[in-house]
Amino acid sequence: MKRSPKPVKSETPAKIDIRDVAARAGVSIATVSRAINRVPTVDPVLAERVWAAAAELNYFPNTQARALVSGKSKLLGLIVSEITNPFFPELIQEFERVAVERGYEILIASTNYDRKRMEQCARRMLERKVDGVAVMTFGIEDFLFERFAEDQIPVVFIDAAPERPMSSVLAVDYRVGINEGVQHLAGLAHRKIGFITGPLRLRSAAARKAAFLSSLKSAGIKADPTWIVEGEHTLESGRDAMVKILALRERPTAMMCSNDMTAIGVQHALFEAKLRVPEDFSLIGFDDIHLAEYTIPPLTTVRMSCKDLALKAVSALVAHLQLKNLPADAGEMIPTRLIVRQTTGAPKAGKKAKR
Amino acid sequence: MKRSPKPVKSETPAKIDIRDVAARAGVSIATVSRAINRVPTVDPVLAERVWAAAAELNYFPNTQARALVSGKSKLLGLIVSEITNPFFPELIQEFERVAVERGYEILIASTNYDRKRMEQCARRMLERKVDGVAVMTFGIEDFLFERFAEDQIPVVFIDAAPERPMSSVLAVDYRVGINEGVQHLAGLAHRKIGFITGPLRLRSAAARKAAFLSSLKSAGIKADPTWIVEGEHTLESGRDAMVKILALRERPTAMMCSNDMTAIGVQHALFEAKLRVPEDFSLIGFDDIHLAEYTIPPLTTVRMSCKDLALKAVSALVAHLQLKNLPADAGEMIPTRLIVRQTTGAPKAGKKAKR
DNA sequence: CTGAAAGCGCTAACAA
DNA sequence: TTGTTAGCGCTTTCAG
Repeated sequence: MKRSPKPVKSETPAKIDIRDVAARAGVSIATVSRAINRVPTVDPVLAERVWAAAAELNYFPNTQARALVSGKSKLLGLIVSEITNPFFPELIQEFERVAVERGYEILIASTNYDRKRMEQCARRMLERKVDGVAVMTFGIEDFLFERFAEDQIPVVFIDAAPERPMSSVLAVDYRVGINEGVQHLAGLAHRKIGFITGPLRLRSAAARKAAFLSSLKSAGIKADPTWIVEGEHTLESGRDAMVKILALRERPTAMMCSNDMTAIGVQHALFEAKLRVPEDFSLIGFDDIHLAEYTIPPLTTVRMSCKDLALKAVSALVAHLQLKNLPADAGEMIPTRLIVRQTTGAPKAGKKAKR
Repeated sequence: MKRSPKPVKSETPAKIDIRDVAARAGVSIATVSRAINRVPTVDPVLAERVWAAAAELNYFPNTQARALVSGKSKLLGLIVSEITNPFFPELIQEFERVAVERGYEILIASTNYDRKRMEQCARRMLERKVDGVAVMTFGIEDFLFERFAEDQIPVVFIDAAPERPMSSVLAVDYRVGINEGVQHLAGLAHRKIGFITGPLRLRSAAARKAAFLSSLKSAGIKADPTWIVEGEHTLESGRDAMVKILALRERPTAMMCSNDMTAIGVQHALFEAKLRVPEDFSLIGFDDIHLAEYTIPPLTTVRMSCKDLALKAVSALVAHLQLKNLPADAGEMIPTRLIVRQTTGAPKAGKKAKR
């Protein structure tokens, strides 16, 4: 039986490992491992000694080694579409909090709505052997995640997910909040309401648009297609879309937007066009990012709780990890609701007085 | 329906590993390893075979195993103070881009200005065995990073760093941009200029304040301490600070802020107080986040390039990693400069006409 | 230039 | 309960 040769003098900080702890505590490495991992069958006295030794040596386990043998990396992937959209940092913050709380580290990647990058993200997650992934891009390219299914890695999606084991969906109830928005506008006597969508290949963007259309219908307002324009969920696209709409012969009196960034872009366009909000024009966003309270004037918007989203995402993942088999989907829907602030008001009198 | 009755058989791709590739290519695992890692001494023919086999099997190396044996995790840590401050996502995005480009994955943690969390962050980084860390919190608690020095893990700080091997500093030249701001205001005939600082225990916040004070002096303007209030680099603190200032008997005619979020908070307070910008009040931010162009009115601010910051941070880290020893600090300073938009104008006439 | 073999630090059978 | 031992998948001497 061999012994590893005595390491060089005490010069080097000499990477403390499990053996050092074992030696100091006078037990075997197996016992150290068990004590560290809080296996209940360890003699409390020994456990105590191990803990003390570990503390004195300032020891902590090598994650890589642990991951290699156990097969669990204790890493959760989080894929977002665009980290510079403030909605996502809020989501990330919460996700991180919950994940760390449950003993996971998180690996973030952003796709920037780019197909190539999405592929790369999936790959990076696979390479790092994440234990689970939350795909918070609001829906694209599911097929990229086939490999995850093969590897039995749980994935949580938003809005809709491929039928596959180990994957679940967080369903957002866009209807309610968006309908409240339309009703609010209608109550203010708006009849000409436009909508700036997100990228329509994203399921969530399509869903928001659909919710808008159906709300309009149930309010008895007819949709004017020229007032519905596709944006990209960015400041720029919001501004550009609004500029286009302002150039129309007949303008709407109010707009709803697929997210808050778009709405802020719209506010900017309105500002440039010297139109006052809400006197000349009403505006409703979506997401209720923290900033929405601080725009000028403060933005009326539909709130979707990113805390909820983050919490449910992590929970779903961890659930899958623990009870290996099947919870199919993640319970009730994520609610949305209107938050009225100051970008909505009655439309300008300048026309036939509606009732 | 319970679990699928059919237990998967030979169908399963059964975790492809280096051995499978070796077998398929008809070489030893050592050769596979070398080929994959592009060791130049491999027979091109064999290398080709290995590559082909790897591709066919859709193989990629297990990062954990690789990390375990090689000692390099190919992970770079990134510690930021507050991910919900839009400055940081912009920084992160760039950091991620550059890091991935150079073959590193990134581990993000945010401290929320909290001492405890900072400690936890450092620990998480250590546990995950990052190859290097960028501490972009603009300066606190250096001592937490002693362990990194012991473990020979390079660390890059902003503004100032402890004298230690394997660590470097990214120095920001706050002076220039802030001075331009003060000059700009002075040129507009403002004499009563206030400043909302960041948390002063942060070096960068202190540095910005100092830069403001010295700029004021060189403009021949005397600083009024009641117009200088400490904030926390957040929307709320900006608003609150401004509310306090507006309650003063004698008000300033212009404010500079330690960051853009603060300035946006100030805009909000001004809006609530029915003061117009820039007619009644001038305002300058700091950072030039993307959003600054979209506030109403668009924010005049001092730009600090986060792309620069990110690029230099990664570069410094990678440099340390490659040439094991000592480049001490990271070259020239990060510049700052004034971006004039629409929140600055001449103060209300109610005064002696300057010049 | 290639292959056999020795671990990296840890967990998990299996013994004791 | 605790210790012994066999790997986890890979890189890296060290012979051939």
